[in-house]
Amino acid sequence: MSPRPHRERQIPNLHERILHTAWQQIAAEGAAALSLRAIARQLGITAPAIYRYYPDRDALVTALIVDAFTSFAAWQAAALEGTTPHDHAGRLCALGLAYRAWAVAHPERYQLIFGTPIAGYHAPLEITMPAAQRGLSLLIQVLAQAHAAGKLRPLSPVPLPAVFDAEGVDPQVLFAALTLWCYVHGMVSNEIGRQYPPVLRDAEVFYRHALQTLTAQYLL
Amino acid sequence: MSPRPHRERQIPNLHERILHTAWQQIAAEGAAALSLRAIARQLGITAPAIYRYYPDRDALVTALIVDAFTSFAAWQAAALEGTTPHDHAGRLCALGLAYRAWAVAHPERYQLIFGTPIAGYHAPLEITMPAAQRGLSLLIQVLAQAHAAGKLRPLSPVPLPAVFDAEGVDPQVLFAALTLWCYVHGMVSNEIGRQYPPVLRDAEVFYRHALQTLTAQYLL
DNA sequence: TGTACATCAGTGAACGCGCGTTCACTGATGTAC
DNA sequence: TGTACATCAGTGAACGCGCGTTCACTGATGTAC
Repeated sequence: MSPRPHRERQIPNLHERILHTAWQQIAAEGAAALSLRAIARQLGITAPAIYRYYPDRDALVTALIVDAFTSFAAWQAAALEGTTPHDHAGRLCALGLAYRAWAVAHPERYQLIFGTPIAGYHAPLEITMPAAQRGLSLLIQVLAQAHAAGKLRPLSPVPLPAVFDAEGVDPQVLFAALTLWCYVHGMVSNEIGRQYPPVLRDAEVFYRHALQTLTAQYLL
Repeated sequence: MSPRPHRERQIPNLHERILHTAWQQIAAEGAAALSLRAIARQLGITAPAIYRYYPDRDALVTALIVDAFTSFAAWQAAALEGTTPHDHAGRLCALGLAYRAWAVAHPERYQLIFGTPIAGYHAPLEITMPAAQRGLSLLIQVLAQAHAAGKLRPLSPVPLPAVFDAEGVDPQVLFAALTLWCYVHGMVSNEIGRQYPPVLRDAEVFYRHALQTLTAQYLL
């Protein structure tokens, strides 16, 4: 008998290696093309082996989403570490730059959590929502501090309509946070998705300038 | 012999009905799930019949993209029709409102042309690019008119770096156009993709207020 | 130190499915005489 | 008006493929005596 390559004891770190390979595949082929068999193929194992670690495909996708949100929140938190509490403009800028830096470093992760949702997959909200909140909450926190210090510029000539279920947070702060987030999200998703027109030569320089302009508009 | 339902002469408007059904499917299942067989099933024909009209699946997707861009550009152009040439703020607002209105009316079209690209499909740029330019060019046009009339507010305290291959268009105008577009795109894609946090009660009112604020910031 | 045994991670075959695409065909329609 | 015929839109069977998932299995490892 020829020695059969019947590998039958634990492959080290397989749990993490499945996630890692999944990210590679999403980066290469897009989130919708994610396939257990393709992951197994690339790892040199058989597809059913994955079922030891994830009960089905959706569970893997959920794990990927949580993974991405965790990574994102960590970058956001790390961005504030080099700043001083009262440098509101510096903190806002740091969050904005970290947002883009994370997206550029992990475009596939960015697409998965902030892009068009995967067809046929519906994330369990009790897992997704808190993770998603964490990123936005840091932005709200920084703006709330600025507002408390009287440094948040009133943005609009017309009064803000009551669009928020604000619990303890000033509506002006929420409005500033949401608009900033939309703005930054728009720029980053255009860059990542290569939607910018060719007239724009340098997306990073453009982003930095826009962020600087915005910070000056929002903060005194 | 029982009368066989061998329908063998032209089904009226099949060309358009294929597109229409494709949009329905994309709306229901997402762009990545688009399938010729599913379209045929829904239309009550066989899958090979589609090949009379589109040489393959990619050709259908391309037709859908062109269809969406055409519809989008038409809405943008129509938005300017009710305005007067020198009401720059009104024209800017009209474009912004039309942008969202189109996206809300046709979220699947919006996702297809402005969202995450379909995995494995690469649009022929010579078809996609001009169509995409048309939407942005109206915005640039309106801002250029405002700039010529001296109504475009200088946006930033720091000078604008040279990030554009500007051919005849003022860089300040391009900067204003791109930032506005990113901002609007960020808000609309968050709304369409249901990414807004639950604290935001009314996305439309929020959008209108943000747009109004923005217009006041950009124009004198 | 040596042996019997339980564990359980990964295997390999199989399932049913829907997909894009091909091909020879059929028969209703329109035209030419 | 009637007949022969060419056209060609849509059919139905078939292809090969990759997918998620199931199942009984195997054999290296770790443990108990």
